[in-house]
Amino acid sequence: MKQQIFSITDLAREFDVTTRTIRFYEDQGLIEPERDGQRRLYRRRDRVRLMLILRGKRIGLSLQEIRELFDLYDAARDDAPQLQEFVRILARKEQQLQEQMEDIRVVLGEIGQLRAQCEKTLDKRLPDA
Amino acid sequence: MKQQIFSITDLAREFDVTTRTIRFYEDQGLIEPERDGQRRLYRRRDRVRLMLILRGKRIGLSLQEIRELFDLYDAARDDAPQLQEFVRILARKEQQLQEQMEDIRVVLGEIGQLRAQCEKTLDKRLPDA
DNA sequence: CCTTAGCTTGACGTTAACGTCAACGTCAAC
DNA sequence: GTTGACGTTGACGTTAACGTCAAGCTAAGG
Repeated sequence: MKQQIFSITDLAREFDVTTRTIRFYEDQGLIEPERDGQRRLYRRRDRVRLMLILRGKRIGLSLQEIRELFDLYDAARDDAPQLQEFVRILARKEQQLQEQMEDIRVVLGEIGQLRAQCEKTLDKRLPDA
Repeated sequence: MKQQIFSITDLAREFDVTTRTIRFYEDQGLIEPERDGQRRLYRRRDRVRLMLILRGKRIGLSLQEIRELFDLYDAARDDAPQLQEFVRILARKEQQLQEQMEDIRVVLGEIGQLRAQCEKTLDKRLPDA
């Protein structure tokens, strides 16, 4: 078994965020670590949550959107209407992400062209290379 | 030939942003429309710029990053060192975008799984559907 | 002439996502 | 006992990207 309990600085170091950030996520209701007195204790579940938060941010979700997804995912376990709502939200987000990927694909294409152009220009100017 | 000149509200409507937003981009040095007296006149070139800005935003660039790219692209025309810097920046951005696409791919996979799971649950509960 | 539509500048407000700082608790080591 | 590492809670500051007035210009229509 891997390590089960982490301190706040453990997680901060591992994911390269500040402790302030992690506490802020807690204020926003995104993580709820246990306590030993005052001190926060993070388990694997909390660590996974943090990973999900950070990945969510990387794909352009706001903290509020991330929390809504967490909430829905929790609530959806035993409530059919909630489940259907969840599915709808997922479909919408999937659509957005597809569009986002298309944008990225386009930009990558342009970057490729620009690079080729740049390198051609550089070759002309430095024919000795 | 298509229309050559646009008012600020033309562009605002077409791209679904406010005029305030467009003026803000001008303050930030991202667009420089001509003037007829006070009034701003936008040409096709400005329209393209606005498109690029909005697409940049969609892939997660800040306005500052977008301006840097514009500036570099302009400056790179006749300065070899600038060109090389430009190529480096493009390479870095390309790397980031690849990672971002990978994140999105992962999330899309998870969304698919969640949906399947949700629908399975719904089927069990509503076997008449 | 007056109004209305559309545009202008400027100033201040707002939200998200933290950073920064102060003041304090706590536990092991010296 | 005090020092230092680590942690805590507030409270206030900051940046980006606009929103929201306020106050005024200007050309066209009635």
